[in-house]
Parts: sequence; structure tokens; C-alpha cells
Amino acid sequence: MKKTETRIQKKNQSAIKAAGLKVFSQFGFRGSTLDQIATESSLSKPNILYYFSTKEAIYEALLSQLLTDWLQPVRDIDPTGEPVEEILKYAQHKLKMSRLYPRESRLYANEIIQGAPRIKSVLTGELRDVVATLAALIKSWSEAGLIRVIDPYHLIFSIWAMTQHYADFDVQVQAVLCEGDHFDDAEQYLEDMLRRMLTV
Amino acid sequence: MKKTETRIQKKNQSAIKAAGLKVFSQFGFRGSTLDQIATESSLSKPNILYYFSTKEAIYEALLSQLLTDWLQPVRDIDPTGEPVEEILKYAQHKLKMSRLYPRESRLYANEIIQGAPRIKSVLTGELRDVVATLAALIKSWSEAGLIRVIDPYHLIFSIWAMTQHYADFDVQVQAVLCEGDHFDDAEQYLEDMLRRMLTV
DNA sequence: AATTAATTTGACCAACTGGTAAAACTGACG
DNA sequence: CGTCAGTTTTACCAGTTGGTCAAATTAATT
Repeated sequence: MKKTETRIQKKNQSAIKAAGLKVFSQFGFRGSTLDQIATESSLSKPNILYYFSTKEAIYEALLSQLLTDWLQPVRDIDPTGEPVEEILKYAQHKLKMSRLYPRESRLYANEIIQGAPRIKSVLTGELRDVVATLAALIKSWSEAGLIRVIDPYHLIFSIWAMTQHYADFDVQVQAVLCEGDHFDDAEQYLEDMLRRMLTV
Repeated sequence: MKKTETRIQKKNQSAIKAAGLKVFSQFGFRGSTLDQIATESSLSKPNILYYFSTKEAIYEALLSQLLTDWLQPVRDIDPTGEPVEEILKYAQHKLKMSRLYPRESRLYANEIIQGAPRIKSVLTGELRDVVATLAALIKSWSEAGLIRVIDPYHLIFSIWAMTQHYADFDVQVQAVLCEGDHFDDAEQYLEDMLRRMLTV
């Protein structure tokens, strides 16, 4: 039963998490060091370990919060709404998250690429269920003739792949195109693609 | 002027590269250790350093070979061929590489996510040029009325994103769907999508 | 078989790793 | 002011890291 969270605690914990996000998202769990996080957060290493008992605790705090935010937009899809618009809205939300929180996206990408050792149970549990529900909804829409017949799972994968690409592969996008923000173009392209794929 | 490469040299160098690929693709450069590569290749650590002077040398040997293989399919696109089929063929080739060489894909993904510190010059050089040429070709096709008007760069990005997704995020795909090979379904989905996007 | 070149090993190192312990400091509150 | 929980620092540790070196072993050549 915790009640009092000092103002200092709040400040330092969020500073550590911000620094951890920066470091972990770039180098992955094993490639990151407490010293980097210490430098980045302007705190001493033992001081960090005063708030988080281990390096892993920081990483897992970040991951668990991430997973919550990650799945929410899927749950926000309205089964009674207009199908094409609902899917479009979801894709746009996902793209906006890539734009606003690219580090979170890269942190997640790193974890998955490394075989998801710390969140595999969430993937086969919560994630799988949420996606199964969404896939069933999409299938029911296409059976009702509201959208074109389409493999719901690969549709979802394509939305994930394309939206996250602009966060995870940002340096490549920046290298191929000129430097700058390309999310508006990406959104337009994505909308065009999804409308083409979904309208009967 | 090298000519004689011992049979032992060939065997060990390729064993080291195979082990390095396995380790680096999972943990990234900083998260991987020579000891892991040594164990994986069944060679002693000093023996590895007899063939590659540093850990970085192994990593860079892998990366440079990868970049060559990576860009070739783009160059193989025939400007005089049937546009939709050429683009489709390219996407299928890319997907097949994800299927056959997922580790290479993850190695590349790791490098890019980490900011591409060792290949940024290739990205803004060779890659950018090759992609610019392809984008110009696609644009000329759409101007000639052979394919629908479409942003060539984001088309390319969407192909990259979707094909690489099945290699890089394999654990997630396996978790959401049942275990098994989903590349055939992915290919079908991708073909459907590209035809919808490209046909006038 | 002898000699030479190529390969492998064991012992070692300095720098860095995650983490600990206790002392020293700080700030809120009676 | 005193006190005491909350916070920070200094010094430290054992294990791991990339890498070296010379000696020992093996393979190729004469």
C-alpha cells in the first residue's frame, strides 16, 4: 500500500525512464549500460539503482507501459462504426504514434527482433487475443459486404509494418528522401492504399 | 595481391561469419560478444581474432556483403518489361529473401534502428542513387499511363516494410497466428495489394 | 624425414560491466 | 533547532569485455 510518492521520486524516476528509453531504444537491452543511462539522466549510477533495483527493472518498466499504450488503439476501434473509416482511423493513430514516439517504436522493435525474451507471454496472450478479436470483426465486415474480402491478419500486419517503418527505419527514410518530415506524405499514401484495399 | 586462400581459411572464415550473423542479428553490434561468437563457431576467441582483427571487422564483413545482395534485386528490374509484373517480381524477390535469409534481414534492421552508424554513407550514397533511379522509372511508367499515378518512394517503402516485417517481426507473427510458415499467404496478400495499387 | 609456414591454444591484461555498502548529505516537519 | 526519513555520493567488488602475446601444435612443402 504505497501512498506518498515524493516530488523528487517522481522527477528522478521519470528522468531515468526517459534516459533509459533513449539508450535502450538505440542499443537494445544487452547493448545498453547503466553508465550510459546515468550520463543521459545526469544521475549517478548508484542513485539510479536506488530507484530501480536492476537494469532490467528499468527496461521492464518501459516495456510494460509501452504495451499498454500499444494495444489501446486496437481496443478503441468501434465495431458499430463505418468499417473503412474505423480501419483508417486506426492506421492514422498508429502512424501518429510512430511520428510522436519513434523511440518507443524502436524499443519495441528491438525487443521483438531479439526474440521478445521478456514479452513473449504477452504476445501469445493479450496481443494474440486482441488481434483475434479485431480480425474477427474485420472478417464479419467483409462477410456483410461492407468491405472487400481480405485476409484480416495480413491487413493488420501491413498496417503495422508500414506505420512502424517510418519510426524504426527513420535514418533510411531520411537518407533516401531529403531530410525532413515525411509523415504527411506517408499518411496520404497509407489512406490511399487502405481505401483501395477495402472498398468493394 | 592475395591468391592462396587455404581450405582451412575458407572454412573458418565462413564459420565465423555464420556464427557472427547468428549472434549479431539477435543482439546487435554492442550487445554481442566475441565469446558468444566463439562458442557458436566452436573456435577459441584468439583463433577468431587470428582471422578477423577485431569484432568490428566481422560485423563489417557481414554488413558489406549484405548491402551488395540487398541492392541487386533493385538493379535487376527491367525498365523495358511490363511495369506491374516487374514491380511484382521485385516484391516477390524481396519477400523470398526475408523467408530464406531472416537473419540477414534482422542484422540490417538492427543496424538501421541503431542509427546506421557504420553504413550511413552507403545509405546516402549508393542506396539513395539506386532508389532514385527506380523512383524515376516508376514515375515514367505512371506518366506513360502504364500504371496508376502513385508516390514512387512510398510505394518502395511499403514494399520494404511489408516484406521485411515477416523476417524482423517473425516472433510476433508466429505469436499472433499459429506457428508455421506464413510466407505463402503473405505473398498472395502482397500481390493482391500491389495489383490494386498499380493497375489503372 | 626435415623444414617451414599456417594455425591453435593458454595465460594474461586493462577497461568496463552491473551491482553493493556505508557514509554523507538534504530537506520536511515538529 | 533537532531529528529522522529520504536522497546522494564515494569507494569498492567480482565478473565480463575486447584484445595481446608467445608458446605449442598442426599442415604443407622440400
